[in-house]
Amino acid sequence: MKREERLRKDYQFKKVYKRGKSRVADHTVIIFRKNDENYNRLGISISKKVGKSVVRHRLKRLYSEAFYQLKDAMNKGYDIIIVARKGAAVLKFADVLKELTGLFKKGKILP
RNA sequence: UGAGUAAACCGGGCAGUCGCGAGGGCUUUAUGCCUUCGAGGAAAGUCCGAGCUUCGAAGGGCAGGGUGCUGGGUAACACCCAGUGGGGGCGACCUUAAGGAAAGUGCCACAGAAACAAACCGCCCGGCACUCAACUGAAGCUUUUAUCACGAAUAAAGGGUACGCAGUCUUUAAGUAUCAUUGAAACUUAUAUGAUAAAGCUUCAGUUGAGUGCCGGGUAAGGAUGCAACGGUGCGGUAAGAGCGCACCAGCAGCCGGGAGACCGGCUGGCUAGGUAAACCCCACCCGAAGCAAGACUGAAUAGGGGGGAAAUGAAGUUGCCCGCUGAGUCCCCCGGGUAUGAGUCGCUGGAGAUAUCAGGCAACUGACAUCUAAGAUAGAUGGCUGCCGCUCCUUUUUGGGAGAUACAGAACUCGGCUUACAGGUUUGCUCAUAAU
RNA sequence: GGGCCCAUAGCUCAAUUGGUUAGAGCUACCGGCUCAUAACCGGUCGGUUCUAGGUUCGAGUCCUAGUGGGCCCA
Repeated sequence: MKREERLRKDYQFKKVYKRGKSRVADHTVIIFRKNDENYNRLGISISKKVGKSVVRHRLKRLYSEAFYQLKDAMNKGYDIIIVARKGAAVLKFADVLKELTGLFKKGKILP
């Protein structure tokens, strides 16, 4: 994933949080908002309540990989933040992929 | 073979495919392609020690903090190695905050006579007073006994007796009392006085012993307690006791010998000094402070202005305080004006570096030489899927099936340590027990 | 990354320089009062003092290591 396809600054996150729409699943929340670009940008937020360092890093990689696999099918022009909820430590990659697919369909990002 | 002890190490492997970060190269400079590398023994906790950086100095003192057996290693350390003492284990071995309590202060609850300084109870000696007991002597008394003397009060006869005798026996008479018509039976004694002896009692004196109280002295053996009681046990010794003397043990001081030292061994001496310093403290040594969000650079910006006040009799800074140092680019208020993507680059990985050999050293470690270069992100890379094997668990149809992010855990300036977490496995040295040869 | 603080009953807090059985208020439960509820009155229960080890005769308190929570910085 290129550096431009990630949300990197605090003001970018704040914009999405303030104006974005959200969809919720059992272990994951997404918040998304239209941007002015012709590509999607991703931010991932995992709080310390989810687990320790190893758990959080692993979850982030799983989300990132799942987003990569879904990327080509998605509508373009969105800033998306993925937030892990408390029980997310038990997830495997297949579960993550399933959950994200469902969420994106709910948000009409995925046709 | 079993049990144990110490140390070192591994901590999934191979292959394919899709991705991620960094370096290098090629290219149409937009991207793309090729190639190399890419988490740990603890990366963790942040408990110590350093490097490095900054602080108009980092100078002195106080305060504060740390370390604490000895010698070595190291850049340094609270780490490591080798030893000493104490404790544990049959042993290999393990463990130990281990300076000073004869510099001072504090504390030692409850209990206990008493918690370190003597006293109390007790034991012993002496004096005084009182009480009791025994013995001796003197005086007095008599409720008692024996003997003698005296001796009132009925006779006779006989037996008996050496002779007598009222009092030893028989008979008769008389008297008294009871019952009573006669009569019968029974009794006939005792006391006082004097002497001697014995015994007892009272008083006084003396001696001895015991007890009580008071006073003076000796002693610290014993005193139910307590974690702990002016060294422990035993024998002698003493008025009672006591290191007062002796033996053994523990401790102290001095001397001699060994060792680099902690310390060890021996001899001699005088006999004693409770515990607690992870209580204050004393002694020796060490420590300037803050930390890569340090800090430097580029770009942009807080601007640049005006007025008033404080201040060279010292603003502000400098470690908590004082001294000392620097010395105006200081502080406060008002007016008006301006600004918002808190960015990027460096620090940032070649370093007290890794591996092997040789040499020195018991070892930690050090030196020489050779080879190698081994993550560097910044919303933060190291991941997903598939196949085979290995491991663990479950199931059981046992050449099977299923589950498992496969233990603990994820670099953030870098090193040296410590501590904590860790499925399972490998290797080596040593000890003990048993068996066989 | 770095610096610092806290932990005692279900909750909020005490506990002198280490001392004998860790207290108080609220809560909960039981009883009383009331036609009933609240308020009020009386009583009872409730603690491995975050965990482990050590110093000490004795630890909530002192020391060491860990666990959990919270705060600060440009």
